[in-house]
Amino acid sequence: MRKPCCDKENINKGSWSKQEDQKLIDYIRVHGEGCWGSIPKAAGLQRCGKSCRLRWLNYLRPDIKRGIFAQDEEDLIIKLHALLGNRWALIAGRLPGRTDNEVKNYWNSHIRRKLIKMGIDPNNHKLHQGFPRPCHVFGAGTSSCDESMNKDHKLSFTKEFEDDQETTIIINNSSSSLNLDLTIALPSPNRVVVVDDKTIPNCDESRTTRDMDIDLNC
DNA sequence: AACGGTTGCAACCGCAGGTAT
DNA sequence: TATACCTGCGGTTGCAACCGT
Repeated sequence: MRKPCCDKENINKGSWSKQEDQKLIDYIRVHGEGCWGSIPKAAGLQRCGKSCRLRWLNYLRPDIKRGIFAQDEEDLIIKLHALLGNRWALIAGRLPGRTDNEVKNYWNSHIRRKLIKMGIDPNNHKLHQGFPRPCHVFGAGTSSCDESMNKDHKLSFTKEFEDDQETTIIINNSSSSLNLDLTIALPSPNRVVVVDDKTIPNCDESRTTRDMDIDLNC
């Protein structure tokens, strides 16, 4: 049988020191990523492999884009969250240089609050009863659009049904270099959506062709 | 200046699916 | 085939910095 990934009695926890960071960077620079279980020992770190992986992926990786989120990144997170739910890794995969942890934190600390303030339930992206209609990810927003929204930003979906299980949604965004190719699996086989007056099976019935046009030009 | 509440972010925890033994 | 480990993911926590009183 295999050995445990790390000796839990001799591992450090909590914040990483600069020396630890440097050791991890130096090691990965020479040997590359992977084999996280053996990295701590090989790199001379008293850390769990899991901790090393997390530190590298979320903080030390050279291609990480740090700093505030751009408006189009924020808009895209909202749209993808509406489609995918709390699939942070998938969402982060559409945002070059952003990590799932970063996206998740940003959602919980900024976007979630913002949507609630606008009267939108962040869990299902639907408008709460009694609120004026806001500029909404899936709505043709009208009256109470958030002033911080980028008014020139416009996205649209093309929906292609490949088989009963999977749907490819291509998000077209002419103003951004973000990687927006997206494939998602639909959870329920019994859902229906109306597109251009045609009924399509296996889709969320609450969304229509109009819904698929993401238009923030409000 | 001191204090308590809030916010933002890094890191940990536990679980699930895949893989090696 | 069963078991243990590895990896990745999402939820949660801990803590420092910030803010208002």
